[in-house]
Amino acid sequence: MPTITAKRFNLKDTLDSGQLFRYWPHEDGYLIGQRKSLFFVRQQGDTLEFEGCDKRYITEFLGLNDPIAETIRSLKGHKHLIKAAKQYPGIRLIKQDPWECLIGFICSSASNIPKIKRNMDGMSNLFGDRVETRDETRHSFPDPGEIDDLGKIRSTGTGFRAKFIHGANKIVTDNWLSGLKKKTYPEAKKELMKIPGVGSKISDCVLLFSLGFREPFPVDVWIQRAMNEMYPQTKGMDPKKIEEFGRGLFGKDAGYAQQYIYHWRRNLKS
DNA sequence: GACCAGGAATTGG
DNA sequence: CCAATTCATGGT
Repeated sequence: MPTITAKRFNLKDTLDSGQLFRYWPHEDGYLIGQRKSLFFVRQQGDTLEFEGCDKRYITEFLGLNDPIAETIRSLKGHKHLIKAAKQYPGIRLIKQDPWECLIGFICSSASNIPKIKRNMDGMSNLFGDRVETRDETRHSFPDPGEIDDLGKIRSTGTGFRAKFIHGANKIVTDNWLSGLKKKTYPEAKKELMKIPGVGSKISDCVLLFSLGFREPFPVDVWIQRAMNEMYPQTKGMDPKKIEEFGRGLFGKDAGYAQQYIYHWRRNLKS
C-alpha cells in the first residue's frame, strides 16, 4: 500500500471531530466516502497507509499541508484554547467535497452525529451507485440534481430537513459551489445562506470544512457552552454574538480555534 | 418573540 | 426504567 508521512497528525481525532459523516471503521483503519470515491486509510505512528485514492488528493483532504505550527503560534496567547489544542494536537480541518458537506450539514440542524450518518448513508444507498474498495461495498453520494425524490429523502429519517435537501438539490451546482472559494468570507457566506435550510452556523461549517476558509467560527450548543465557561463575559450572548466574539478573539485562525474547542468540550468527562 | 416541524440521542429523575 | 430535554432553521 502507498504511504505518506504525517507528523503530529491524528487520524481518529480528525475524523471523530464532527466534520464529516460518511466514514466507517474498517480493519485497523477507516473507509471514507466522498462523492464518487471510496478510499481506505490507516495510521501507524507517523505513517499513513492509503488505498483507493491518490497521494495528492488525500494530502489535501486531510489537511496534511496546513501550517499547523504557525496556527498554534498565532493562538498561543489564549490559555484556555491552548489547553484544548494540546490535548488534541493531531486534529486537522479536512477539505471535503463541498456538495456532500453542504447536504451533511443541512441534515445536522437540530440533530446529532449518529442520526446524520444514517441520513447520509440512506441517501447514498437510495440515489448513489455501488463502489468498492478492499472488498467492501458502499454507495457513492449522489450529484447535485440526483437527490430528486422527496419521499425517498424523507424515508432516510431527515424529517423537516427533507424539503431543504430537495430544494438545495434543485438550485445548487458543483460549479456554483467552487466559485464561492474565490469570494471573500462575508460574500461567500451570504451566498450560501440563500440556500433553504442554511443559516449562519451551517454556512460556516461548509466554508470551513470544504471551501478552504479559515476564519469562520461556527457556534453550536457545544461551542456556546464551552465559550460561556472559558470566557464568562459571553454568558447571555446569543450564538451570533458569540460567533462575532470568537472571530474577533481568534482572528484568521478562528476556524482551528473552534475545532479544538469543540472536540475538547465534547470529550470532556465521560 | 415564542412556538412548532420530526425524531433519535441524551440526560434527568 | 421512563419521561423530559436537546437541537438549527424557517415559517407562522
